[in-house]
Amino acid sequence: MNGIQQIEITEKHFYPLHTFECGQCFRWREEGDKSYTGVAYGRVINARKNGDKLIINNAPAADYENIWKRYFDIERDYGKIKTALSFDKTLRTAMDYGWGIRILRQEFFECLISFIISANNNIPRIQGIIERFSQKYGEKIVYNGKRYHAFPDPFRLEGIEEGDLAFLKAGYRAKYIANAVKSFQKGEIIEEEIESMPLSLARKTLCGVSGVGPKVADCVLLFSFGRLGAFPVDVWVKRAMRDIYGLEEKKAAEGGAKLFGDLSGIAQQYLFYWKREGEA
DNA sequence: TGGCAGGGTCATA
DNA sequence: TATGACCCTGCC
Repeated sequence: MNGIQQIEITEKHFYPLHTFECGQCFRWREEGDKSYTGVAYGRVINARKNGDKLIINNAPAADYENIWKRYFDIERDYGKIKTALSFDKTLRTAMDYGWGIRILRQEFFECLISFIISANNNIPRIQGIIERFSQKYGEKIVYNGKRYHAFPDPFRLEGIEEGDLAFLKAGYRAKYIANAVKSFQKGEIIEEEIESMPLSLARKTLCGVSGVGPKVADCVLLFSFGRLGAFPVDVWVKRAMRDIYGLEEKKAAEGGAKLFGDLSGIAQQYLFYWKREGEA
């Protein structure tokens, strides 16, 4: 834990602020020097940008190969994606604004629980609930003299009931969390199965979990499974689709798929970030 | 200080 | 298919 192990890669289409604050993840914090420290896959790393170089601190080469390359979606060509999406004028503006967004490949369980918590909630509170959950049940990790906690492993949450989660102050979502944990433990939702399903079936399967509706399901499919065809429709995207494309609420999901096809998820993320940051 | 909105979902009708 | 209710907190 000396912080010396460091990976440097050249990647133009990445900027920590955009990637970590576009709303896809909840466990990255800015350090005051534009670098971000975050917890994922039971590890703590720091990511920063220096010119075209992405520098990942506390990452042995093996971790980079096994975890971070996939986590940061390094092998996907974002330049190509942007070109493919640049037929849309508004999206061009949104992409210029959030040029450094990458869609992270987050752990399935963490992603599912996090977005269950996100329902009808605000970001500071979502982050607080996730931190309390991790502090209580996740493994402790020390990095640069500071204490962090991994997101809990579902199989180490044996016998968790709704009543045990009152300390989270998650409100009515506590029962959804407890239920989702049980679904994992019982093998009712299996990552590898969802991975191999067509998008619509994967969506339907996830919606079978209590507390998971179409929006949360699409967030999980996009931010954990990397399904770029998933198009999470939340209040911001509804506003964007209404204001930019004149679509009524009910038509937002269909409209997104029609406009952006297999890339609608990533288009959504540029639009969401741009719209939510108030530039629209 | 009060009142409302907040990255939806579920239960009813 | 369309309305409310819903835990709790941040923010104005």
